[in-house]
Amino acid sequence: MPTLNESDQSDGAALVTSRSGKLWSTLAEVCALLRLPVTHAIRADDTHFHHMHYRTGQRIHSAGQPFEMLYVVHGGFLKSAMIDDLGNEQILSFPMRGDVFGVDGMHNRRYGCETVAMSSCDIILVPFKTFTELGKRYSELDVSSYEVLSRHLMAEQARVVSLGSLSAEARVARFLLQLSDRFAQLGFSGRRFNLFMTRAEMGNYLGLTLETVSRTLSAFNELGYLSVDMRAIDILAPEALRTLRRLPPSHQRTARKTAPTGQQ
Amino acid sequence: MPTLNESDQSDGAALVTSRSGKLWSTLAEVCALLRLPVTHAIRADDTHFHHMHYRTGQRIHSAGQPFEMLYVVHGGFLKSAMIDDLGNEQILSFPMRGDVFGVDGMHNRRYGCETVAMSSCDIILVPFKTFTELGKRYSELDVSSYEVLSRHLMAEQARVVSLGSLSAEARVARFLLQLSDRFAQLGFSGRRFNLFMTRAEMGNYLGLTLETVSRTLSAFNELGYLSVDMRAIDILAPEALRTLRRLPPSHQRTARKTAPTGQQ
DNA sequence: CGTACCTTTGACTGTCGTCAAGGACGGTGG
DNA sequence: CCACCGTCCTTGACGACAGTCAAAGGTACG
Repeated sequence: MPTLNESDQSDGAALVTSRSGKLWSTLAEVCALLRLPVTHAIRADDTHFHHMHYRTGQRIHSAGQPFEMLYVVHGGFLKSAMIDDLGNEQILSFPMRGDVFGVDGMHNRRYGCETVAMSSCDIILVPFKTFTELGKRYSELDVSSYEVLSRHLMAEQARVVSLGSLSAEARVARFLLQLSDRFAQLGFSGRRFNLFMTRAEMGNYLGLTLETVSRTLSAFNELGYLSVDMRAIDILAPEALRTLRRLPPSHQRTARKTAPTGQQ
Repeated sequence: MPTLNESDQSDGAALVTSRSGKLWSTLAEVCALLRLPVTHAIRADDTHFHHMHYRTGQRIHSAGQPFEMLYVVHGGFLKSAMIDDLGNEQILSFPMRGDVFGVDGMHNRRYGCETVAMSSCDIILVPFKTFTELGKRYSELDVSSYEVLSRHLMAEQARVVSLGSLSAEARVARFLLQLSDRFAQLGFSGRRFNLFMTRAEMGNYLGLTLETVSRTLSAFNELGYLSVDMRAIDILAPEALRTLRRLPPSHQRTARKTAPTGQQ
């Protein structure tokens, strides 16, 4: 598999979905991937987890389908989306290496959303049963697995804040910075990277239209905050992006007594 | 404590924070409150949980504070909010009877948001340590506690969908219906109830301004969908509210191949 | 080489935020 | 009891940000 499709990271994301592709991962490997502490006991554990390989466009699970697995991304890029009753898609997250997805199925034993591969993907399967059993066997793991869920929750909260109170420009800026951080964490360049989603998908994720996203990117380009050529992004002024003024500052008003606004 | 403040539910919410107020709850009681299955073993458990009483305006926990407890609402109404670096408040949820809050602290052992009582509140304290230990002792509980988290997650996802793709009118309508359902679940009237938050707080929660909320409510009143007099709501046409047209239908466009839109 | 999709850009429109004024309610103190 | 105040709610007029509609060029792929 010499070439990846367009969602290939220029730097070397290719190694993530390397040619041979592992078939099994140990518990310790999975923990490391999830940035969880790996104790001796865990390192000694002989549980193995199966890998699955998906290609662009393939669906890993759909909404409503019985919940049996958690999924850990070993490589590749995906999108999780809810499809409402009218068939409208709302993208919830773009899982990538080190992320877990399928979590929302725990509640009523059915997945609440669907997840689709946006590039070649290497996914580790974690049967929910195994997951809970391991939590019981290794107490340190138990707490950790709550953390994984909690992490998800924090991410959603951040989304809510973003959607609820930021201008279109600020949302796009933040999104790019998040991607940048994420890529940097994974060992890629946080400065230069390729978007693996379309403008429409970005807009959908951010609660904007594709036109607004496109215009905003053009504006950033114009201002010299970044350079953009189709999917290729080069972040030039991260600070400028980070400090982009928030929403036309209405929402401040609810915060009165509790938090004296230090700023103008 | 004969009278509750304005957030009192006309029907009889008073009993929720009854005069004496319990001091301790058993594990079985807490599980029941959380709508988790109660097994024999759990019923036999002798762990007891302490209650705390808060009055309007008191803060239960703040952001950044070390995480030690989970909180279960036994009675009363609260709000959880994130305060960003500029002192802007973003309301994340309005916890009420049967809800858990403080969950977002698991991740990095610090609460990510603050929670304030909006009425007299009766809160059950669940030390996180106890929580995880119980999960280990009763395997059925372990799964259940994941469910509690997962439930949270679903709620956040629904919020995201709402904020990302619904018009102001639809957001307000949905919000009212959610409240209605919630009250009905708790044994109050789902039709007639009192809002326990200001317009500003509603707006903040929904990503709108207080003026927009006010105007929207007036419009619904005008249309006969409901009657509103300050905090007092009477839902007259739930169906009309439920089927309010979604956002100026752009976002549909991302959904093409995957989900052929069956509607017009 | 043609088709399908993605992206950009422009012109226009509408929803919702902004600013402002006025009224209702509830608590407090004279 | 009434005046006074702060907070909350409503309504109007206005404007802007972002959505809508449309057209055209670019890129990928068969």
